[in-house]
Amino acid sequence: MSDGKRFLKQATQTDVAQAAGVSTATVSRVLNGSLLVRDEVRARVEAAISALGYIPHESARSLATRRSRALGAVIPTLNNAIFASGVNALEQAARERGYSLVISISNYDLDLEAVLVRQMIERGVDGLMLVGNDHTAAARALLATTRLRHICAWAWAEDAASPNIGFDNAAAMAEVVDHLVADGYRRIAMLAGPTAGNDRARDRVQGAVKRLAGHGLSLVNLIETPYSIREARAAAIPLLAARPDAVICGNDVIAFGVHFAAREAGLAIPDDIAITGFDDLTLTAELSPAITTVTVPAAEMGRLCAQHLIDAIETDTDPVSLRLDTRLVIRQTTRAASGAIGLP
Amino acid sequence: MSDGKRFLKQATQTDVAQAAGVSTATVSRVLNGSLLVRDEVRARVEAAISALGYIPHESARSLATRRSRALGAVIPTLNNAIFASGVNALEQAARERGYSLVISISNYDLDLEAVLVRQMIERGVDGLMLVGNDHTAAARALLATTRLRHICAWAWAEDAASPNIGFDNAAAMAEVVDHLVADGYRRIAMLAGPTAGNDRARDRVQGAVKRLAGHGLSLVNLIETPYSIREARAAAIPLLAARPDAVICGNDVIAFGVHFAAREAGLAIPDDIAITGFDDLTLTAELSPAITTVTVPAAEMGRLCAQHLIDAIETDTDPVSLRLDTRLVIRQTTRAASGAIGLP
DNA sequence: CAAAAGAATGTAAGCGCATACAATGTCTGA
DNA sequence: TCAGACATTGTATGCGCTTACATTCTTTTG
Repeated sequence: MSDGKRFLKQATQTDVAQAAGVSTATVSRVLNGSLLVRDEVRARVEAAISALGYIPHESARSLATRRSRALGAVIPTLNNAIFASGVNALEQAARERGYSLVISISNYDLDLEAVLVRQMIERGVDGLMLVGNDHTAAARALLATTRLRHICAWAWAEDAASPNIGFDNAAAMAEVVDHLVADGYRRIAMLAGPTAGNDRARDRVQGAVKRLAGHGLSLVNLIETPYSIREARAAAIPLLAARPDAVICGNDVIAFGVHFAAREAGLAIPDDIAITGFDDLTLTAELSPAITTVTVPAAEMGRLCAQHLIDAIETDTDPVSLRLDTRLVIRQTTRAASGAIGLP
Repeated sequence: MSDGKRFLKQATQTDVAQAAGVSTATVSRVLNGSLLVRDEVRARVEAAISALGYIPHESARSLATRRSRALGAVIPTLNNAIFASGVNALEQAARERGYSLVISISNYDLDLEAVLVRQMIERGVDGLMLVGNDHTAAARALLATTRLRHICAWAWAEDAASPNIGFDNAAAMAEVVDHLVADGYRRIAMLAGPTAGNDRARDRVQGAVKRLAGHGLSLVNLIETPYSIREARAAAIPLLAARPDAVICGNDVIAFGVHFAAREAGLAIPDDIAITGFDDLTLTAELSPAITTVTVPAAEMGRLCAQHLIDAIETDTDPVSLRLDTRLVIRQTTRAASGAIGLP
């Protein structure tokens, strides 16, 4: 701004105090809803506030109170609807309680995540949501020494180092396996997400592998692919070479890719090949055939993270873990189970 | 935290100064990369910093410098991949320049948006991204009196009140109309998004209506629906009652709904009915038949907003408008145009 | 070699707010 | 009517940092 007006001084609490003929302490009291201000004085202050267009300065307040009334979220990406939905809910719930949300995107890079955690601490967020239980030692150390309240969402583990609000990825995948096996599928393959530095993806693989073993089976093929329809579609080609009769996908995006690849290969779903997803994105239900998948409480995780973080902040306690449920939604990419219920 | 350790005092600049045997000014200089610090002293300070695990306090810095190094974004929702993608890119680009991002979600509610803008100002963001050109007088007044640098994205208008980084929604839709008309479609209907308080949705309708008029045509039916597959699918039923031979959809989500509704009604796409979307979400290309739609530079808008806001902040200038291009992507839900090119 | 110039560091004054504590004012009951 | 209790307001300090200005230490130059 070359007109010099950019730095036109915003009204400050002192200005309001002068205009209202009171001290700054009283203005502060009015602003913070203190009860011990006479109505007449309060009215005068409020009049001055709106006359001057006074807007409080949150940084100054944070400095004085050592509270920022802000939450942080470090997530892998927003380009997956499941995270977008979680962050959306997190923001809504935080705002309802008067908290802002600052977000950072790690691109599934744990070293970057550690840097972002540090920045969140610099910003002075009062609470932080992370995704999963895989974090670098650096990140853990930062969290530990600063004692920043945080919750790791999207996962749930008995022995998690941090409070978890999420679900058991392995257990959810085991349920998928049970369904497939009960349905008569035996040659099961898996197209997983990248497992390096991603406990959720790893747990899903492990959950499937172990439960298969329980049934005396093993994966006929296991490939990892990035979370993109296009790449999953390409990865499906070699995967299908093993002639599986069912493909377990690491998430719905991958399932979309396999779905399209199978259709292109002229395979009948679910008779030639069954497909299962994970997340229950809106489109899984609409596609034809509709995809059997696992419902994940994304929005609920976001909401609960906000609430529990803020509760912990305001009551000066530690956030606690919460194990949420997933639900297998059987649709048309797997045969209706004949005897799924009651199976081991 | 009942163990009282929650308030374990974080090391402060003063602590570092003492440990290094220098003044706080020197520590500050080291932190901010000032050149006039001897290497030997700098090393001592840096040693003290890491020994104490010192983490700078951004609020204090903001208070002293009157800069927050944070950008804000107020968006309608994250539950639409197009906004999620834009915010994702915004964050990445901001971070590359050392800026944080705080986001708020308005749910397409302009009054709420004004409140959120105010909160952004309180937070002291240095720049703000908004969506579209429809804003309340209250929001505009806040922006004007505080002179907060901001860019309205996702839209572009000659006479926009604020800098725009976006595209001409009406022109993009006009192109869709040209394509349909050139293709021989004449009974064209439109399933639009909610136009109240949404200039983008309104421009898309206007753009279609006006261009149709240019061809001597008018919409055989026009219905508005929320941006959800399910609701669009339901709204498609009455819309199809007008027996259109083509349906222009306000965005891809709506197009998905119409796509499924048409399939369910046993209509052949594109022969019985053509469908066009808007946004070019990943899935539009994968669905069968693949949806003809308009490519929108969502990630680019996010990236450009970050860059131009930060440039404006750091050079003390005003952000400028940028008109971006959209592109009609003809796929399988419309007949291949026989003579689209060269048409009026 | 002394003085002037320049480089490196320190001193101290806020930035805008909240809040402990002090100082008033008001009301109660005897 | 007055002491005491309580309600209301003001005073003044500090949150952790940056930065203009002052000071000290080096170097350069005549």
